[in-house]
Amino acid sequence: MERYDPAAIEPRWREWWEERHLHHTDLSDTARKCYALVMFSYPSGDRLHIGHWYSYVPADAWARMRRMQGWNVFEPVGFDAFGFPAENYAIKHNAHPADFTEKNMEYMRYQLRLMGAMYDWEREVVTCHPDYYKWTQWLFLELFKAGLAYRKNAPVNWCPKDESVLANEQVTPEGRCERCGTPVTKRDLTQWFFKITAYADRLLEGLDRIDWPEKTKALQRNWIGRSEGAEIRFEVEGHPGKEIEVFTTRPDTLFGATYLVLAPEHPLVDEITGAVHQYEVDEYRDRARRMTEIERTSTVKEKTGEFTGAHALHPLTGERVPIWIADYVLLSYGTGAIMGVPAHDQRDLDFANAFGLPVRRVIAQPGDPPDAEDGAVTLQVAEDEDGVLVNSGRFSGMPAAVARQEITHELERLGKGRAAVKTKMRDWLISRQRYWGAPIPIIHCPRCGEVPVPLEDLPVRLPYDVDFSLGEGGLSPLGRSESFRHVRCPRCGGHAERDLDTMDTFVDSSWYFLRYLSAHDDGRAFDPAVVNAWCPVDMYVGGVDHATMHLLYARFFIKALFDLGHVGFDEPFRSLRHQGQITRGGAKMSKRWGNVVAPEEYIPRHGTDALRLYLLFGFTFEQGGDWEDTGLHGAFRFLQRVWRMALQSATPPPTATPDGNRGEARRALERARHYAIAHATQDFERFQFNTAVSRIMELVNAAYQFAGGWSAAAGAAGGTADPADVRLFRSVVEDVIRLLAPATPHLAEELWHRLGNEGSILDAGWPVHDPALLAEDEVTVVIQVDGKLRDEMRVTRDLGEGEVRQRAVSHGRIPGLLGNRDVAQVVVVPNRLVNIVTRARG
RNA sequence: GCCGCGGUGGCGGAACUGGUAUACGCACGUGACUCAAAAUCACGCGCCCGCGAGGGCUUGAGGGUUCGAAUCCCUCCCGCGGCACCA
Repeated sequence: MERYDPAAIEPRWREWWEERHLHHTDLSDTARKCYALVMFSYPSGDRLHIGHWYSYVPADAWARMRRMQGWNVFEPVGFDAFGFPAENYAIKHNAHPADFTEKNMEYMRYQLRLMGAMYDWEREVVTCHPDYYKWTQWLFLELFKAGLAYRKNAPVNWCPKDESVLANEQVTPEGRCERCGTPVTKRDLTQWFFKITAYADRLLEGLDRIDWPEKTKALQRNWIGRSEGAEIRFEVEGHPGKEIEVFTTRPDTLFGATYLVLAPEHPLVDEITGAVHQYEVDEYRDRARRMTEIERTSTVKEKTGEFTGAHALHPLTGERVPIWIADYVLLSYGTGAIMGVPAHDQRDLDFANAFGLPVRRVIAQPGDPPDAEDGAVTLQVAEDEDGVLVNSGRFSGMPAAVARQEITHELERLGKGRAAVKTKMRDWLISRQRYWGAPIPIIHCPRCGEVPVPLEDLPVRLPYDVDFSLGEGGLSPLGRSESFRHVRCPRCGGHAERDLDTMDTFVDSSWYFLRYLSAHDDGRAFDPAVVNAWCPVDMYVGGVDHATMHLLYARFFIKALFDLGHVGFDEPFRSLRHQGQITRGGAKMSKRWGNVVAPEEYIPRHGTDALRLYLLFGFTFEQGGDWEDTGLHGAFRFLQRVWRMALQSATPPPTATPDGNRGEARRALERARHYAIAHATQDFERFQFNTAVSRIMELVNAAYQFAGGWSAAAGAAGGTADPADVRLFRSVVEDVIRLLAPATPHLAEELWHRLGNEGSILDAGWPVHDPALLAEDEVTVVIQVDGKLRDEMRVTRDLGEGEVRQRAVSHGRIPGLLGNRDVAQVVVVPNRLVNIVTRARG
């Protein structure tokens, strides 16, 4: 029999598909549309490895199943070609990013084709091409005109060794530069921001409407970090009209505030600091400024601080409270000032204990002994749970939750505060002082200010011939190009300068899934009619590492475009799935460790299909795991088995005598077939590819067993076979091939044609199971209660003992056979009898 | 510290809504075929005791609910990921 030789058949089918434009989607047919999207790759110099395949292959398998089910599937692909990785690679290798990006994409296209995915290459999108970034720039201007893009001076991450600003995402969780490991400091620069904070509430609310992993939603909620509370104003003693505004989530503890703390950089510090304290305060502020992020935010650090000499007046009691500065208060959150409530906040307690400030309990638990008259207590552990107010004037006795409202109302009445909501999330800083990105389409005119580049002048092209090396202290490389820099103001015609920064690469990737749908439209970013018909994306597959970056930004972008009337939906991705990570030798794959699994190495011998099958079968999709060559061999062996089985069914022995003993065998195979179809389908839909494949393997095993019996029977009958056996075997083989088609498209296509079928297997339809057949094989089970025959029920023959037991008990309850007695014990004789032993209730 | 996810054979991993724990595969063992090997096919394979029939134990640990728990509840331990002085 001819051997299974993937190298001989796979390239042929890929050509066949391409010649027929089989994967080119007709976007005008939207009746059963299905938009299947994967996160596109960076052509940053590294080739695609098995980790990339691990997200692309399952996404493609899912899309293929959908296509076979009759959906009009759109599965595009492209490249996220701008960004730091490519630029850094270019600097290191003394190459131009525009040149080697093209070369890398060329190789990656070859790799992606090798995978045999259903990509619609005719709609490829490359973010660094002017016909793409022209529209990125247009979208920037739309946000600018809507007031959602603005410029302000802000502290940004700065790496002293690289003399360069860094994106937030290029700072490690330890606060170090991702590339050189140097601790990152802050630097003030004027930057462009997108007003993502204006969408905080809607970004939270939208999470309830989308089919995303709970983990990812939790990450976004956590990142947005919404807290409700109150802003409270304290008058500064001796400075009439000067007030310090603090933010707290616990206005109910207001009577326990025994001091205030300002962030060291707080603008009021200079104005209120007393002369006697000026030297120490300045000293402290200098120290705080010089500290790195790591030191500053270390939670193990002892509390430090400095008294300003000033006092504030408690808004409700008029009591004098000292004003301190301390670096545990951050200027960037809330109002940059807090009220210290040491009894009910651990950080405040640590601070109070370090500096001998009073601790006053204002929340008590029922049963607590009464405190001293003014609530003074000595604590090591703050009491931060809710309780009942004490030592709080007329609010004493109120539950904390009620007091939060009441005290806030009282402050509002007095004009001393109001309810407020704060988020941890900051506005999205999109300027980059780097070369390899989309230029920001703004012209700075000495007379007219920030002037948008007119649409007819877009794109603002990135000049090729620019020195983009680092080393000038964070000055934008585009500033070195005189011809780029100098420009006439579109408004007044006078001399003006272009904005010299480029956009964060995450701006490019916030809308690429819209451009796929209008990839060649020169007149607009996208066609709203097409986009509204095809979006939101039905299934989005990619790494969880983008949870609080790309996935948040894209959601913001779509909400903004919705508000501006450009799109008719406000969530971009209806369903989202994350792949796990494939490791090798227990370690993350990296060139440095030399443990990268390159698909090209395995394909000549085992084929793309075996590789695809192994990735689907060998791991739990969201979990990933360690690569093992033996697993790939196993997948390959299974495909050989399928191959032999299919060829055998294509050349059956002569049929003659019907064999009366084969009925039960056929029934069993028929049940196995419908069981496999039902479960494989459901598992594919749920991204449970490993179990989907195992169901198919079971069916193959059952078919083999069946064929074994048939061969023996044929032998006994003198070399002929029962025609019903031959027909059934053949049709089961066809179902196996169809079920395997999402996983192993080339093999499926080959076998499909060898069995004499025309056209692509993609159009062959997806097998459908017959629930009646699975349920038909029923037996009667007798139900006894305390040994007396009471009823009967019908169950399927293959039901397990436990299931029979459960059904008997619920069956007994529903007609009230058990009266008001409890079940004490259930004895089951499988498929025959169930005896329920009861006992008096209670 | 907080949030999320996880802990099941030698290994990857199954188990729907609480109902035969260990599906499917890998590795391993035995046998068939072969001069031999590979490949293939058949059978076995959680752990412990037992020649055997058989018995006992088992889903990180300990408790609880239930006729019945890998699954639900409580208290811990360990691993991974995220956030982290966010008031």
